[in-house]
Amino acid sequence: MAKGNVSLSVVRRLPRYHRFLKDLLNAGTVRISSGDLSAKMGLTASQIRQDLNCFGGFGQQGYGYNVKDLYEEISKILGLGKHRKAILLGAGNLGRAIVLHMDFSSRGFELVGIFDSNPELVGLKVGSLAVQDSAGLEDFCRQHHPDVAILCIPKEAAKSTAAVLVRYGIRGFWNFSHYDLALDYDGVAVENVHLGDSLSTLCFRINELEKAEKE
Amino acid sequence: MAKGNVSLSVVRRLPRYHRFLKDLLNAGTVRISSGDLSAKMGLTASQIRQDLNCFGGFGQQGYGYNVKDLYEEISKILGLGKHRKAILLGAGNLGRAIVLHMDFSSRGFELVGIFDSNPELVGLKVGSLAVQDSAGLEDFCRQHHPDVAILCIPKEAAKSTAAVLVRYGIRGFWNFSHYDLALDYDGVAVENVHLGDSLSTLCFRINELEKAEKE
DNA sequence: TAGATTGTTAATCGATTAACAATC
DNA sequence: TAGATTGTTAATCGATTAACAATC
Repeated sequence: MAKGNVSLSVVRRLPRYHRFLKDLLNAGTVRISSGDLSAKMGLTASQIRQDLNCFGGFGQQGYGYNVKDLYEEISKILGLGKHRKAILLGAGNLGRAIVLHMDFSSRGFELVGIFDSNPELVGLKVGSLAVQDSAGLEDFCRQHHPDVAILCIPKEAAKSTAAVLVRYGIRGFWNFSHYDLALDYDGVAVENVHLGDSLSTLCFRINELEKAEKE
Repeated sequence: MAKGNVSLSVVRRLPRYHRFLKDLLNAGTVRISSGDLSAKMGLTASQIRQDLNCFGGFGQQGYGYNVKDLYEEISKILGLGKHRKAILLGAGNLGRAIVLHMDFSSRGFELVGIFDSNPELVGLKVGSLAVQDSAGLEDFCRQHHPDVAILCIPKEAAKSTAAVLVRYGIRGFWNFSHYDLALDYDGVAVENVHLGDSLSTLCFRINELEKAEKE
């Protein structure tokens, strides 16, 4: 059913489809056509049909798509039902907020450990977990085999920490550090979230808009 | 010097160039060729030269680029020296972490106000600012004319809040809410940061890697 | 059946890469 | 000058859009 290699552009749209379908489902909508969905989402009907057909024919001619079925198909494609184990490294402001703010279980993960090397943070309760000393990281990984590490650590620590974690069997990184954790390892997935880059981009675009107005 | 409309793909790479150049600058590197930079960043030399030439000819044949000059040019292009006024809406875990974690001033902004409608949060000090009641938002905007609003509010509130803020003169949104704040307004820039989508994408990609290994 | 809408192929558009003459 | 490397044009690649036959 899952066809070969789907482009990253398509993959990045899947969670968005998922969100919109969830809303439709909550609103009690039973069926939707690619045309109606495209209007809601601000893209073309063609693109929606192309995207979905990377994974299978989920629609029905003359009818459209069943909202519930499509929602569940996309959940399955994304693998959100898996509850892989995740650990957080770095229990600073951002790290703690991510723990408290994110709904991991609906995104395919379960947070099983929080680590920090700062003795002042060790023992602190964040949500239902207490911060552990990073010294115990290796033992923890041997025992629990986490799949994913969330990096909320300083830039300087990111590269070496990631290397160590790969040796401990980590399969994916959700990287909030300012270090570009890319391509370095094979068979390991990386999502870099550069909040600073996003803010800089916003700055640029506001400047552009202002320039455009002055003309 | 700034040429017409630069594609969003190019714009999104600018902050990354900026980061790498800052590192080079800190390391004391004086000059760099597009070839060397491309190797460091994991892209092609062609792309770097194309990207930079959207804004001007910053290099010199036979020499390459002067790191300090290029760094400053990109700062200028992004407009990071402007210190536009930003306000935060929603002082929950994520909002507070963003205040404490982000270096606004090096990204072209200055945080001038924090608002929340929860009376329990009003008065709370977050960094150097105290959380204000959302009821005072309009007055505040009239007086201070903030340019940007950071939205860390629930999905349900996002749409209407954004509409109100546009009326108060907001020019850009840094949107962390689960609502897709797009295209609704003309002349307003929006950066949607969907952390949940990023996590879902990571989930998908780990599953893909695992499948690939089993073959 | 007639109307609607998909799945899919073909056409277009844009972004990336390659090539090379210009030039420091 | 000879070597290096840019700026820029042309070629390629991939992603998006359009079109339409298949079919519910």
